[in-house]
Amino acid sequence: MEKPVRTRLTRGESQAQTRLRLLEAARHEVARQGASASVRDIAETAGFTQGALYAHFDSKELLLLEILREHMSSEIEALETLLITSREQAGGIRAALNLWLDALNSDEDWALLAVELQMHARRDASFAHHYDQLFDGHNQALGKLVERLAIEVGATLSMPARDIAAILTALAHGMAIQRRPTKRGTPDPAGSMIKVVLNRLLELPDE
Amino acid sequence: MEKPVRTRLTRGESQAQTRLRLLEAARHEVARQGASASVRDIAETAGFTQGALYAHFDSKELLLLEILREHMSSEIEALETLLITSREQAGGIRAALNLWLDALNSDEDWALLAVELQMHARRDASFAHHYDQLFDGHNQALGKLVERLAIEVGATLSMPARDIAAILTALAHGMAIQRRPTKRGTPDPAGSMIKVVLNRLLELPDE
Amino acid sequence: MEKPVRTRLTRGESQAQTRLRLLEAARHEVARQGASASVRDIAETAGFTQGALYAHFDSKELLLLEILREHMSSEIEALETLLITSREQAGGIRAALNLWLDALNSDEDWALLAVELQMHARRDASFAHHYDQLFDGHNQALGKLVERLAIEVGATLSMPARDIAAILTALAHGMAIQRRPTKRGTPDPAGSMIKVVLNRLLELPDE
Amino acid sequence: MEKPVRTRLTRGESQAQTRLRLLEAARHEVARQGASASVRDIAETAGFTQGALYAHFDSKELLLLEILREHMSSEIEALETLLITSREQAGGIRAALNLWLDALNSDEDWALLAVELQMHARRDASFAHHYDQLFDGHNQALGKLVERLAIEVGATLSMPARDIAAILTALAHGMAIQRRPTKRGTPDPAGSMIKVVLNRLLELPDE
DNA sequence: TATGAATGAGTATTCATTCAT
DNA sequence: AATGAATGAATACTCATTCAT
Repeated sequence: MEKPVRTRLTRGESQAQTRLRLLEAARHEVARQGASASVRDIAETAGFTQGALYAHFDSKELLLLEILREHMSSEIEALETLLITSREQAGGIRAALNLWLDALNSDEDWALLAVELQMHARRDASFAHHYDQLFDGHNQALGKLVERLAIEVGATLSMPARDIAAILTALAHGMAIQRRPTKRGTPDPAGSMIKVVLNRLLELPDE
Repeated sequence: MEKPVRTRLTRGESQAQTRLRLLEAARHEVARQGASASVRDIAETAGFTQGALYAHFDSKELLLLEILREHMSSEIEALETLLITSREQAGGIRAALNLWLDALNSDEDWALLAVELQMHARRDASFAHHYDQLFDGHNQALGKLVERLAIEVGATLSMPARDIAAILTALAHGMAIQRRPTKRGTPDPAGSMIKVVLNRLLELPDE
Repeated sequence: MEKPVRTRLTRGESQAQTRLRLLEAARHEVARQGASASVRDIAETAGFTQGALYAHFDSKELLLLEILREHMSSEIEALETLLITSREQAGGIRAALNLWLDALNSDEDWALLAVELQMHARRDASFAHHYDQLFDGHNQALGKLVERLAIEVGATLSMPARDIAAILTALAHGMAIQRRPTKRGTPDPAGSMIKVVLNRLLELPDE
Repeated sequence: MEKPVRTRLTRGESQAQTRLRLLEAARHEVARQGASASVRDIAETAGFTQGALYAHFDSKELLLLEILREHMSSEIEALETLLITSREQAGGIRAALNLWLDALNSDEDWALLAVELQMHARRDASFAHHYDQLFDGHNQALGKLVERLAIEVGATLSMPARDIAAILTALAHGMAIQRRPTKRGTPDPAGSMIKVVLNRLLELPDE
C-alpha cells in the first residue's frame, strides 16, 4: 500500500532482524499457548507471513528448538553467576543453593516446552538428532555446575555429576507436567521436593 | 486372525468381549504410536468401527485413561506382592527393593502414555477431572507402599510418603521422555539413578 | 438384570403403552432441543432402546410428525371450544378473537417443529407425502374455523378461508423463526402483529 | 468451463477472484441442496480445497451469510429502482406495487436460505450476533421502502413501517417453506396472498 | 415385542508445509 | 527476502438406521 521509508538496512541486518522478531514472537506465543501454538499465530505475531518463517527455519520444531536453546544457555549463565556471587554474599552457599534450585524449577513454561520437544524427538528421528545435541550440551554444562557446587559446599558426589544433572532435569520436567495450573501466589510444592532430593544426592542435611 | 469359536455368547458377554478387544487394540496401538494413535487405527485394529468404539467409551482420552488405570492398578498389585514375598526370600529386603524399583521404572511405554495424558489434562479441564482422580488414587497407593517399605527396611522418611511417591513418579516420567528408543536388552541407566534417589530419600547407604 | 413383576398386560396394551411413552418422550425432548433431538435421547428418555423406537415408527421424522399431528388436532379442538364459549361470555366475540390469536401464536416450540418438518419434507419426497396430508387437513380445519369466526363477527372474507388459514400459519411460522429466545414473561410482539393482520383480512377495525 | 485468459493477476486480484468463485459456488450449491450443502461440495464446485475456503471465510455459516447479504442488498436496490421508475411509467403506482411484491416473493431459494440461517442462529449465539445485524439492517431498509411506498400511494400506515416489513418477511418465509416444489410456469399462489395482506395493511382496496 | 451392539458414511475444522510470484 | 494463497491429508466425533437374538 504505502512505500515504507527506511533507514536502509543492509541485507544481512534486515535478515537478522526478521529472525529475531520471529524468535521473539515464538517465545511469546509458546508462553501463551504452549508448543501447540500454530505457525500461523507465530508468524502473525511477528508481523510476517508463514512463508517468511519457513525462509528462516526449516520446520516449526526447529524454530521452537532454537528458543529452547537460547533459554537453556541463559539459564546456565544465570546459574554460573549465582555460583560466583554466592561466595561473597551473606547467607553463604546454602542460601545460594536454594536460589539455584528455585531458578532451576521456576520455569514451568520452559519445562513444558522441553517436554513437548522431547516427545516430538521420539517420533521424528531427524529432529531427535538436533534435539539430542542440544540436550547433551545442556546436560554436560549443568553437570559441570553441579560439580563446582559440590566442591563449593564440600559435598561428595555419589554418582557422576552428569547423572545428577539428568536427574534434576528429569525431576523438574516430571513435576512440571504433574502440576495443575495453580493460583498465583501459591508456592509451588515441587520446588521444595527438588531441594530435598539434591540435598540428599549431595549428602547434605536438610535445612 | 483366529477363528473364534462362537459357543453362543450372551449379550453381556459379547459386549464385554468387544470392550476387551477395544482395550487390547488401544494398548497395542499406543505402544506403537503413542497417545497420538488415532481412533480410526484403534477401532480398525480391534476389528470394529469408530462408532462401536464410541458406544463403549465417551472419548478417545477416556479410553486411553482406562488402559492406564488398568496398568496402574496391576502395577500396585505387583509391588504389593513383591513386598510380601521379599520378606521370606533370600537376599532380603535389599534385593527386593531393587526388583521393586526396576519394576517401577521398566514400563517406558506406560510412562509415556501417562505423560501424554497428563499434558492433555492441562488443556482439557473436564478430562483433567478424570485424570486427577486416577493420579491421586495411584499416588496415594504408591505412598502407602513406600511407607510399608520404609518400615520393612527400618528407614526414616524424610518427607511425607505421598511426596516421595510423587517424586518417584515424576522421576520415572522425566527419565522416560529423556530416553531415546533403545535396543532391546540394553540395560537402562535410568533405573540405577532412580534407585540411588530412593535410597537417599530413605536414608539408606548405596550398595 | 432383574425380572420385572408385572400385572400382565395383554400384548396390545403393552404395545400401546410403549408407543405412548415414546411419543411422550419425543414431546419432551423436542421441547428441550428442537427437532434435532436425537433418536438416542428420545429412546433413552422413554426408557427404551433405539430399536424399540424403530419397531413403532418407521423413521424419526414420522415419529415427530405423529406428535405434531396430536398437537394440531388438540389445537383445533381448543379453538372450537373457544369459539363456542365466546358467544355466551362477557367481552363478546372481540375478546374471544384475541384469545384465539394468542393461542394460535403462543406455541413457539410447536411452530419451530412444524418448520423443521416442513423443511425436511422439501428434501424427502416420501416424507412430504405424509406431511402434506397432515398439513392440508389442518389447514382445512383451520379454514372452517375462520369461516365460522367471520360469520360470528359479521365480517366479509376477502379471500377463500383456506387462504386466510394458510396466511395465519405462514405468519406464525415466519415470526417464530425470527424471534430470538426471549426472557420469560416478555410479551411477544409477534402476537399483536398477527392480530392486526387478521383484523384487516376480516375487514374489522383495530382495537 | 471457460479458459481463463491469464493476463497476470496481481495478488489482490487473484485473491478476490478466488473469493468470488467460492461465493459463486456456494450460491450454486445452496440453490441445489439448501443450506445443508457441505463445505466439501462447495469447495469442490469452486475448484478449490476446503482449506482454501477456510482461508477466506471463518465458518461455513459466515460464508452462507455473505451470499445472503449480497442478495439482500441487491434486492433492496431493485426495489428502490422499481419505486422510482414506477412514478413515470404507465399503469401507475398500482402496477408498480404488484411488481414490487412479486419481486419480494419470487426468490424462494433465498427465503429458504434465510430460514435455515435463522434456525442456525437460534442454536449458535455467536452466529446469531452476525445474523441479527444483517437482519436488522435489511428490515430497516425494507421499512423505509414501505414508508416511501405508502406516501407514494397515499396510504396510511396502521403500524410502524418496521413492523410491516417484519410481517412481509415473515410471510414470505412462512409461505416459502409451505410451498412444495412447483411445476415451472405455475403462478405461485403465495404471491397474491401477500399482495392482499399488504393492501390491507396499507388500507387500500384490493384490485 | 424389544434389545442393543454395531454400522458406515457423514460432518466441520485444523495444520504444517509448499511454491509461484 | 518475503509473500500469502492454496494444498491435502488428517482429526475426533455424530447419527439414523439395521438386524441377529
